[in-house]
Amino acid sequence: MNISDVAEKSGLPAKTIRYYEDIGFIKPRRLPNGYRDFQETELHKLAFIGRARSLGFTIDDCRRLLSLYNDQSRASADVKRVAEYNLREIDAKIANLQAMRATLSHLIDKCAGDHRPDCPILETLGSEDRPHAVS
Amino acid sequence: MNISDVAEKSGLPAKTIRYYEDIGFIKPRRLPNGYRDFQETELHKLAFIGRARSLGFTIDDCRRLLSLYNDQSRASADVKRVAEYNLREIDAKIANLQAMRATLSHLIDKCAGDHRPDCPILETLGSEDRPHAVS
DNA sequence: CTTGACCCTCCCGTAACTGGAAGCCTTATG
DNA sequence: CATAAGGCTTCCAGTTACGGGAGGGTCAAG
Repeated sequence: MNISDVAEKSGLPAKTIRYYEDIGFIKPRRLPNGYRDFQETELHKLAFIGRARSLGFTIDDCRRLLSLYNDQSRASADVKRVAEYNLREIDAKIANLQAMRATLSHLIDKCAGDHRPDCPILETLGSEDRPHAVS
Repeated sequence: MNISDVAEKSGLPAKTIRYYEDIGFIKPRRLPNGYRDFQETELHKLAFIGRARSLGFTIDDCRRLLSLYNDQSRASADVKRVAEYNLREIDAKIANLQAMRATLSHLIDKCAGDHRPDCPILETLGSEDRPHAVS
């Protein structure tokens, strides 16, 4: 399989696939002309990584998940731990964004949004005390 | 004012202040010994940027906001537009994270999390169809 | 005079790619 | 057979918004 076939089947851009080779996720064979020659297992791995990335796992998470995936003796608890850690990270990000959102929408509500120059948004940003502390 | 004073008063690390000079936000005077010598207006600007950053505005947003802040003729609607754009961005990020969260917590619920090797999380990641498309 | 706390610049590294340049290789068409 | 289009290769640079650290000058106190 050429790289463009794998790109299409895995849903990852060719550039990304080459990058994943660079960082050691896959080691495709080479044809005499230098082209990469992918096998099914590599396609499978790439699709796996793509799905995990779309769920917010980092590249390092993927590395861990892949090694767990390949380890027949691992317990499901190991995988669950990684996933739960990821869930907590996601929750923290959501909470942070919601705090930002609250402050910002409050400011927007107070702003007339007309042709006049006075604007509570800039006044708040310019004032001495921070609007809301966002950790 | 030395950089450490400004760092303390603005809440920004000295490194960040130097960086903000690099990208042209401020141009502090220099003392004969080469030290930066900050004035009140620069401290004010830095604090402004710090507050805007903590609300999720990008550096480019800050550039726009600062020029609006300094523009006596601008209408509050101009500022509101930038803020509203930012709010929509935040909403999109939240929606995205919540979609991830839903899929992931669903997978975690289905996982026994014990010593057995079979794990629905990995099975889903390894299967042909993506768990949930996350744009 | 020495010590320790500041300050300076410069360069590298981050995460996870993306874009582009320069140059082979392959395939299709005239 | 020549050529043009497109695919493949490598490598380099840029993205965001800084943070770490090296190497070296400066300042204030004891």
